[in-house]
Order: sequence, then C-alpha cells, then structure tokens
Amino acid sequence: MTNTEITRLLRQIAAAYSITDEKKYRFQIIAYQKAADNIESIHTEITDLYREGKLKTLPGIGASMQNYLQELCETGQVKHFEEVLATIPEAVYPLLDIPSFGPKKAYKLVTAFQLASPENVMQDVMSLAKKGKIAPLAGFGEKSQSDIIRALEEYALGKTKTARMVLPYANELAEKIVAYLKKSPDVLHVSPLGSLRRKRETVGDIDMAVATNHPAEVLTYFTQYPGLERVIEKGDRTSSIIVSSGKQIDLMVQPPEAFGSLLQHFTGSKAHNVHLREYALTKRLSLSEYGIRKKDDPEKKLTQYATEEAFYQALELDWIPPEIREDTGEIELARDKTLPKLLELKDMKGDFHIHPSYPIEPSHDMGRDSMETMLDKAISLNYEYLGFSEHHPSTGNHTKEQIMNILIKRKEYIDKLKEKYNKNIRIFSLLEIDIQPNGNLAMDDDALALLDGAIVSIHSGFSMDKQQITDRILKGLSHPKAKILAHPTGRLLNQRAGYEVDWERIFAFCEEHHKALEINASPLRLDLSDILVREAVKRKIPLFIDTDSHAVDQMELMEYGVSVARRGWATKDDIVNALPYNEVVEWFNK
DNA sequence: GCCGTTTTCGGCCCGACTGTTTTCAGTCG
Repeated sequence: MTNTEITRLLRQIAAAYSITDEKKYRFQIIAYQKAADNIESIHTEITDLYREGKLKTLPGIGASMQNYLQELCETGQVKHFEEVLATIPEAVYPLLDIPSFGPKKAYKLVTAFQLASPENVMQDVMSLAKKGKIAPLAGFGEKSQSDIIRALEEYALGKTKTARMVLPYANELAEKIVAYLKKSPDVLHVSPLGSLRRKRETVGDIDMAVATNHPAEVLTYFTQYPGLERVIEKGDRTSSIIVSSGKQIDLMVQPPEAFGSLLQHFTGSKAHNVHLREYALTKRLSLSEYGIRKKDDPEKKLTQYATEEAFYQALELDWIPPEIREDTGEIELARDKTLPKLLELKDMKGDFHIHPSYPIEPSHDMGRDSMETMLDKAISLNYEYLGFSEHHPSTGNHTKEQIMNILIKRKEYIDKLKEKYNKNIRIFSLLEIDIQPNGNLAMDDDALALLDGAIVSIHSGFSMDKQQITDRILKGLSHPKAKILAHPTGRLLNQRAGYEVDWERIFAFCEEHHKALEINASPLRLDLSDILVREAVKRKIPLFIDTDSHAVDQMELMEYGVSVARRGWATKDDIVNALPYNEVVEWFNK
C-alpha cells in the first residue's frame, strides 16, 4: 500500500467520523487529518518505515495509529478502519476528492438519492443536478445546484484538490498579479505568500497579501483582473479568483499597521500556524491575522503588528525563515534562540554541473553555449570557480581510442582556458558519467584519470527495483573518481516520479566513503528533496547545489536549489560549493 | 487520537465566506 493510498484512507476515516458525530469525534477527526498531512509530507514509504521499525518516529502518529498502520502493513487492512468506513455508504468517498465537496454535502446527496455505486456516483450526481433534482433538497438551492455542476465539470477537466504548479510557473503568475495590484493607488504593499513564499517545490494556489487603507476598493480592483475567469468569493477581507489558466489566486488585505500579522498568518504552513497558536496559548495569548489578544484581558484588546519580526518578537521568538515554517522543530529553536543561520544565494561560490557546447559528441543532450560564455556568466555571478561536466562521449558511436582522443583534446582546451581565466575564475574539469545498469561507469579508468572528478548519475533503466537500483548506484559511486551523485532520484516534477532508492544505504555509504549528493537546482527536478536534504545535513553528508545548466541563462536557477537547501535546514558549511576554492580542491583530493 | 520548557491528564488555532438560512452549516485555508 502506498503513502498516497494510506493518506486517502485516513482522510476517509476522518470524513466518516465527521458524518457520524462531528462533536463527539472532533479530536479524532483532527488527529486523523494531521496524521494524513504528516504522511503526505514524508518521502519514505510507510511500508518501509514499518519494516525498519520506525513508525513511531513519525510526528502525529501515536500508539493507536502505529498499531493500525502496523496492521495495515501486515494484513493489507485494518479491522477498526473497516468498521468505521462501513458506517457510511461507500459512494460518499469518491465525492470527497472534488473541491467544494466535504463529508456533509457528499453524505446528504448520497443518502437523499440512495446512490449505491462508488464507480458511478459522479455521473449520478451530475445527472441529478442537471435534472434540477438537487435544488429542492433541504439545505440546497438553485445556486448550490449549479455550483455542483461546475465543480464536477472542473474536476473532470483535472482541477483537483492536489494539482500543483512548478515554481517558475507559479512565480511568473504571481509576478503578473503583483504587477497588476501595484497599479492600484490603494495598494501600499503587496507580497506573494503561502507555499510560494516558503519555496515549496510545487505550489497549489497563489496566495497574495496587500496592505491598504481601502480594503473594499482593493478587493474590487482585484476581481477586475484582466486575466480573470471567474470570482470564487469576495468579502470584506479576502477574495479568491480563478484566472484563465485555471489557477486560483487568494487575496487577503489588512491595514499597514497589521500587515505583519497578515504576512505571518498567510505564509503558513498550516501546521506551523497551528503549533504557533497553541504555543501562544501557553502564554495566554491568542493569535490571528489581525494581531494578538491577551486571553486574560477582559476587553480582549487587539495589539497589531506592522512587521513579521515584531509579531514573532511579541511571542519572544526569533524570526523564522519562511522556508522552514513546517512545524518540524523550528518554533522550539526560535524560542531557544538557536535557529541555524541558513544558506543564502550569495554564499554560493560556484556551480559544478554545467553542460557547455564543447564538441564532445555526447551520450545525451549537449549544451547550447560555449565554455567561455558560461565562464563569463559565472564571473558575473561572482563565482570563484566553475566545473564543466558535459555528458561523456557516447560509447555506442566511438571506439575507446576515439573517446580518449576527444577527452585529451578537451583537457588541452580546458588547460588553455585555465591559463586565460586564471585571474578571474578557477576551473574544474569534470564529466557527467552514466552509471550503467550493471553499476559500471560508462568511461574507462584512463579516461577518468584526465578529470578532477566525476559526477555520476542514472539516465536509463528507471524500472529496476529499489535494492537493484541502490546496488547499481553504490557500485558506480564506489569508483574513486566518482565524487557526486547527480539528480539522485531521477524525478521530474509533475511528469515522472523517479526511481525508488534505499536512502539509508546511500547515506551510510556517502558518510563512510566521502561522497556527495547533489541538490539539482533545476526547478523541474529539485532533488535531493528538502526532507532528504535535512536528513543528509543531520548526518553531515557533503552536498552540492548545481544548476545542471545546458544554456547560460539556466545558471541563474541556482536560487531554486538554494531554496531546497534552506528548506532542508542547510547552512553554508553544509554545501561544498559554498566553500572557498582551496577547500574545494582539498575536498576533491581527499 | 495526540502530546508535554506549566501538564502523563486535560487540553486541543482562528478566522473568512457562501448559500440557505432568520441564526447557521459547510467548506476552506
């Protein structure tokens, strides 16, 4: 059973409890939802954690939930879950995937019309709505009936509760909205928040905050956005719209003197905010996007905060960088004033995964721009050094002798560049080398001897099972010249999941043999993921952040890799290419 | 059902908005 299936199951239990008796099961519902949220945010399969006896390490998973998950892993089902689920008609559950459908609404429809088939329930509801049979039901009406039709239509088109954008797409959309809002004279500040500000690898909705003294005018202006498809809601403080690309934009406004608490609230994450508010309650303080109220104050007077720093300060907490507001210990460290100083983009001193257009007759795609162009770019980025790492010459089209000739010529070329650029930037000569299905590197030792080091990676045979692919990686990485494992999961966000790897074995091997893992800064990859970065950082495994640039403009994508590193709590000491040149040389020679 | 820098028992974030209501239920973040 996959994590996705498990979280779905836990949410169904929560829904069943909501329908049965929301008051009685109030805290069970929260507990099941929290457990589902937490499982959703990890990258290790529950079945693996069970095998390794690590279920109890998961936050939000207590003794009961542990037993249930154990039973699930051993028998494929949980008696208690089956009993709870059976109290509700099974046709309710598929409807829960549709935005605007909650447990109550789904249950009312299913029972009112005795819908028995979970397979056909969507079509059944649609046809009932189109025949006008839903509007007369108690609690429904004409408007909610047409809303149901639209929700079902949009769901069929792929707008689900989980569709997410990759970061550059989200950034571009957010910039358009920001530019539009700034044209209004009533908008004093505007700032994209939510998961975009926290730099999550993908973003669902775009959240936007505005400071204004004229909220009504700003909200109206917002709903007149030129790319508008429709307005979902518009009130006194917030509004939500859908733009033509089908994406949702949420806007919240506050006066400038309360903008700090709004920034804090709307940045999230939800788990961070819930924990922060619970923590505040222990100090008898109640937090909201409006500010802070003292519980013991009979007048419940509101104190406002213009900046986020002041808001956290009022709780005697250090300001917490948005990237780590995920409720994984940051509040406690902020209280103790021991938050790590996270890596910053300006700390980066080089980039080692660079594909120039040098005629190497490569195995995979060649770069677009010359070594010189990319060196000039690196200088403009204030880098101290740059590593070239084209794909190796293809083995299918060349003899070993031809490959050696190509690589010797390349070495001579790079040596000349080293002389020419000596004053401005240092150069490393690497290659990106395939780890073949048998675990061997695609280049011979005499070819590897020409290099400062090799980046190794997998570009084929993704379907191997977890242990096979781990064996293969470790064999490839065990070559003395192999220093860095590039894009270590092979994933492409929103396109393919990547291969399964036994991280415990990879981490242990890297610890023991002085190998590094890459954080690939390409916003379509961003692997290692934030959670694995955090684990690697804890274990002091060396990390590189590389752009994998095939063209000079891609070298600017470093910021995305830095964001992942920050989300993984990395400081500049954790990143090899944030070290000065001499220390990097030492690192390669160690 | 979870959890602990007051607590292993007794708490559990806080609010906006819509549609169908006439004071609220449901969904969302």
